[in-house]
Amino acid sequence: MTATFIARHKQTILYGILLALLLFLLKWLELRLLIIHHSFEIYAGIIALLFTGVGIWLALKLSRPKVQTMVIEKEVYINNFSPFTFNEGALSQLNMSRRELDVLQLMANGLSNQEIADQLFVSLNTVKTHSARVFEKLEVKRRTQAVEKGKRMGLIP
Amino acid sequence: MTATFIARHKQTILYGILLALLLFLLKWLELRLLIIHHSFEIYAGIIALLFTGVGIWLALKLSRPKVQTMVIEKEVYINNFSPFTFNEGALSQLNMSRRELDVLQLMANGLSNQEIADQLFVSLNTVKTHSARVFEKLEVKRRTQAVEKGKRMGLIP
DNA sequence: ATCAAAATCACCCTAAAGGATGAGCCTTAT
DNA sequence: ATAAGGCTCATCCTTTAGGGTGATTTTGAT
Repeated sequence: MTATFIARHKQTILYGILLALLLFLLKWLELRLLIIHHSFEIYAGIIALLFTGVGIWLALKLSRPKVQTMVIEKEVYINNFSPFTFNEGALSQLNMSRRELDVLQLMANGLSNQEIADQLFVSLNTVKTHSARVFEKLEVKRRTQAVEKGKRMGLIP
Repeated sequence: MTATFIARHKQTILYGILLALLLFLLKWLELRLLIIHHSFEIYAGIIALLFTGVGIWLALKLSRPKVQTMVIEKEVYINNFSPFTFNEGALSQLNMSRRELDVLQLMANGLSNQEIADQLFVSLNTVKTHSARVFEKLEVKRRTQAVEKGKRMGLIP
């Protein structure tokens, strides 16, 4: 419990310690160099400036940047003349799992969900779940589109 | 409103509290060990706190929201070079009519029967009739199989 | 050891696809 | 003109596909 707290707020604690050190430094400077000849206002000003800076730095550090995604379409030409070269990149980019790919493959062979289920030794519902994920990931609505896109992308022969 | 603010600036607030605690610690040490003039340190601490806050406020108010543009390259797969040679023989041998071929073609593009109907300016029922004939002639049971076989036979690209 | 993803299955419901059959309307060849 | 084939549309019905949600178990990685 305590350990996890420390781990989670490690940065915050570090900041605190750093600040303490800064204060010590200030104290040291005060004693060593600028021996209290100067007026209180000057110290106050220095401290104010310093810690305003610290505050700004903190805010910039801690404020999380708004992430704005910009999608750029990049055309990739695929020669489907070849004896099918599997597109590893596309697969990992789409985050397609092994099983989903299996289902897509059998879909492309024209099997019904029930037939796919029988072939993979799973239930019809499972196949439906997989196919739904495939459609999501390929951003399509129907199995025919999934097959078409899958072939274009080199996921299936 | 207040809750979200707290949630959003949780770290900052935590830092503030920690800082205060550290200052108290400092003060305590000072009183215990090097009992010197208090007034200045207290003021310094207060000023430090205050202006740290000011700095944070300044940074948050004045700095434009950090926008981190994340460029995502979305690959669009395009099937370039496909030397599709139409198989006249197969078409006549199968006795496929013009309209049936149209339907098969649109099927292969992943359209639903309704979409095909809209595109060909005919009714849904008509498309169903055509597709049924296509299935008969290609000796298949499903549209996915029809598309697969149609492509293999060179009826569609 | 623990946490996240993947895989599995279920239930409910709607939409789409497919089968069977009949029928009216064109165009074309006989 | 008439028969034939193609195109169109309809109705009724069954099967399959797909969407949404939730739950459990396996597996993999840290």
